[in-house]
Amino acid sequence: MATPFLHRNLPRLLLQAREAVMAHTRPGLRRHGLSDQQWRVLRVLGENQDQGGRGVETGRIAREAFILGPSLTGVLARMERDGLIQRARDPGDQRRTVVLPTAHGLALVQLLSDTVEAHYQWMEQQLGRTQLTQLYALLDQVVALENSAPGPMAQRFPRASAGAETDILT
Amino acid sequence: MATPFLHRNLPRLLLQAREAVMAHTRPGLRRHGLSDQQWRVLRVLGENQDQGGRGVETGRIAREAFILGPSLTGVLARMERDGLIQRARDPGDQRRTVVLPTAHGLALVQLLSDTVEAHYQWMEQQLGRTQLTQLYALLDQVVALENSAPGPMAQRFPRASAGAETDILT
DNA sequence: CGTATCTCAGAGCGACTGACATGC
DNA sequence: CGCATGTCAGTCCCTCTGAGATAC
Repeated sequence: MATPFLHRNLPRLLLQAREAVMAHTRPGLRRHGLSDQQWRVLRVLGENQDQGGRGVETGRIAREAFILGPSLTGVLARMERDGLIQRARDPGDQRRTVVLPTAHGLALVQLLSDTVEAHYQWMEQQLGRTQLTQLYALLDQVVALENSAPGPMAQRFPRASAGAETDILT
Repeated sequence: MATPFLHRNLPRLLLQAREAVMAHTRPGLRRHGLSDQQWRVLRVLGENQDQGGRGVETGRIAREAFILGPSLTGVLARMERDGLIQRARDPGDQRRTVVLPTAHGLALVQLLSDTVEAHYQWMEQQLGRTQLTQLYALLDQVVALENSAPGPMAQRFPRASAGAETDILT
């Protein structure tokens, strides 16, 4: 008789944790009219800002923001409509589209990133750096594990259900 | 000079981990025509099956499946249409609606739960029970932490963005 | 030519808000 | 009556499949 070991519905737990964290961020996003996806896109743009102003290709955004190609097209269209970004053709490879944040978009990332960072500081204080590091490591392991896995293993990308999920990422 | 400590975009990491795990389960769900949300509902019904056949109130389903009330109404409607569940009034409190799985629905949970369980076995083997336990504990801490928090802290429920998110839970 | 990159078209789901019925 | 529970109405965002368009 081994110790009984209960599995805990990991996806739900992960969702719950994510939602708990996002509960802090989301109101700020909404106050500025951002959807979760738009925020993810902005973050990617912020992270790759040091590109000499050449912008980020949509393919890369799709990968890093976890958004499917056709969905991203719509997201970017709305963001352009709202004055958050601009699209342009990549001079080097005309098939590619590159995205640049507007001044407004950039200011928004910066502002919200600061809030988020403060939240992380608080979490770090509460949980302890060690635990946080552990959590990061474990999550990385899960990702790596599943991404090099046997079973079903669908395509890398297709993600959620059919409709409107609330979204998933920061 | 303290050790430099990089924060890792926890929501994205959680999303990524969740998606990695779900990458195994999702194809099975879709093969049976289930959305993520429908699967979550079925799981809740499966977990609360030992209720003497009295069914589960929608409020409870909403809470445990992480679905907002009005969204749940739609989800349940589609599930009833597809012969997965049935709805009835709670005899004890006529305001409440209780949900019962059909034979088909029940069979589906059982079938898919087995697959999921097998997947967990595999994960447990790969990661080790200790690490898995640690992960559970850490996630619980994050949830507890955020749920008893300062800052923004929106209502407990409103979760995602506006539209179709892919969904979030198992 | 074959392939890669992005976009369009369109169906469907679901998140969310606010109002409304009904029963406690 | 005030409150709780669920549903309806309706908007919007997004996911995803399949089919182009354009450039390499």
